[in-house]
Amino acid sequence: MRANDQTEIRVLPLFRSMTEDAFDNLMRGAYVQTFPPHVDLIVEGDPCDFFHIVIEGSVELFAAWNGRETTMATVSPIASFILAATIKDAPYLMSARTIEKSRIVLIPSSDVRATFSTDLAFSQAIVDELASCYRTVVKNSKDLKLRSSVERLANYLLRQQRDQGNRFDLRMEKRRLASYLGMTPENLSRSIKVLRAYGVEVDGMSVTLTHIADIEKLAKPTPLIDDKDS
Amino acid sequence: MRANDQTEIRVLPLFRSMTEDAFDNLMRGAYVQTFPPHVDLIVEGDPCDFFHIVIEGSVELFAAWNGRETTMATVSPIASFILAATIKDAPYLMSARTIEKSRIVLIPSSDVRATFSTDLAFSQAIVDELASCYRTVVKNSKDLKLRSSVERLANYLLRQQRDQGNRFDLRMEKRRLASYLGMTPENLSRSIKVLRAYGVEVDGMSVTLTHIADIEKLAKPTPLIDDKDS
DNA sequence: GCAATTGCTTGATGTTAATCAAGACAAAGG
DNA sequence: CCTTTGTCTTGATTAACATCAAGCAATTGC
Repeated sequence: MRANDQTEIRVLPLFRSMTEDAFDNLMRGAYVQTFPPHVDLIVEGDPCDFFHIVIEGSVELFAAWNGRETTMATVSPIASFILAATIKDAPYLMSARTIEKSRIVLIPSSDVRATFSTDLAFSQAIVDELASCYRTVVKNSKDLKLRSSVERLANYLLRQQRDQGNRFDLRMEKRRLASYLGMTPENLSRSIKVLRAYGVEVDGMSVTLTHIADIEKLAKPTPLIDDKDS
Repeated sequence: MRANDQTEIRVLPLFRSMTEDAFDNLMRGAYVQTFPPHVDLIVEGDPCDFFHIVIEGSVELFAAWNGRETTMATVSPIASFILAATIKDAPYLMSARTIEKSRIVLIPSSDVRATFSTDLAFSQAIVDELASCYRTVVKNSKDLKLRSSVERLANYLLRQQRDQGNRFDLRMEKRRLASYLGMTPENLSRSIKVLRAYGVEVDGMSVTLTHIADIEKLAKPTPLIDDKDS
């Protein structure tokens, strides 16, 4: 693992408050690997051997059952995934695959657990991270259960607009977005068409929102579902 | 707060590994209250003032948006709720109301945060609890996104069967169960009727599963969605 | 005892979303 | 270059689910 990679992930809230010693020690067993696009990193049900951090590229978390598959989240640099499985030493609940060429840090799960059982600062950082993850998934559930597919799309676009401005790129393929939003690709296409009347212009991956007020009237965004933290 | 109540909640994994001193200290600011049925305990969006523990009765966690409402979970003794909001000092994401007459322990959130910032054992217990909560919600999302409403009901019944035996009581009203499972009461009625062909007999709140193998063939339960821990 | 209420069920109907099928388009590879 | 492949879109159809309306116990309150 290059020193460069270490300084990159050092800034993560998870690691920021650790002592230099504890961090170095944790990094001793870690290594970095670059994966091509569309490579399976982990499979749901497998025992959790490594804690993962994406430092380049992007990773899709997905789940499957009975021949069906759904996208649960996409992870972009710099962020970690499957912390909960690592902590509990439990099987992965989700599978992960690279979307594009990705650089991933792998830390043996047992090292993470060992560190967290002695280091108060690290343990507190983990609490904070897990609490955030939990709240994100709860918001996601509310989105799914309380909103129609067009409403979910409208709110998704508004969230992107808030983070990236009135003109932005969908950061994933439409089929993946559809799955993430809990609908079929065909339905996403039609939902986009519905939103044209609300000033949504989509050209390939590029989206422009021309009448924010209109789409907000439809989407009715709320911090309790759509804000990152709160 | 009665000494009796303290010994009751002391057995919670959250508190079990704390020192006597730390626990007593945390309990100093806590108090117990008994609420009648159908009383609102917390409202989503409100600042998180208290960490809650149910020691008698039961509590419904629900969320609302745009005039719609959905049941997110029910909490039965002895268990806590809204730990994540407490830790993050963030607004509640869910509302809570008593289902029946309930005895609830209220611990000031600031006390919980103060304790967790100095006590390694407590902080680790919180990590474990949050990781479990997170995995529960992820399983819930998978259930919602990957299964039809009949499949969700079938798996719900199998989970109850696993915990309570072949003959068991629905522990909540059907309207609440319907909402929890992400469907309307009418649809739950019809789903139950569909499952009659698979050996599901429902009489009021009492359920009997006469052909487990049949319903399992339909429900296809998996530990990665349906097990409590794993 | 008898309204009045509440929760559940059923049927009819409407809406939403999934599926099936086909074609347009673009990127990738020989 | 042309085929191949995959994605996206569109239309037609079907399936799943929600809504509306009515009726039926069972309970509650007077």
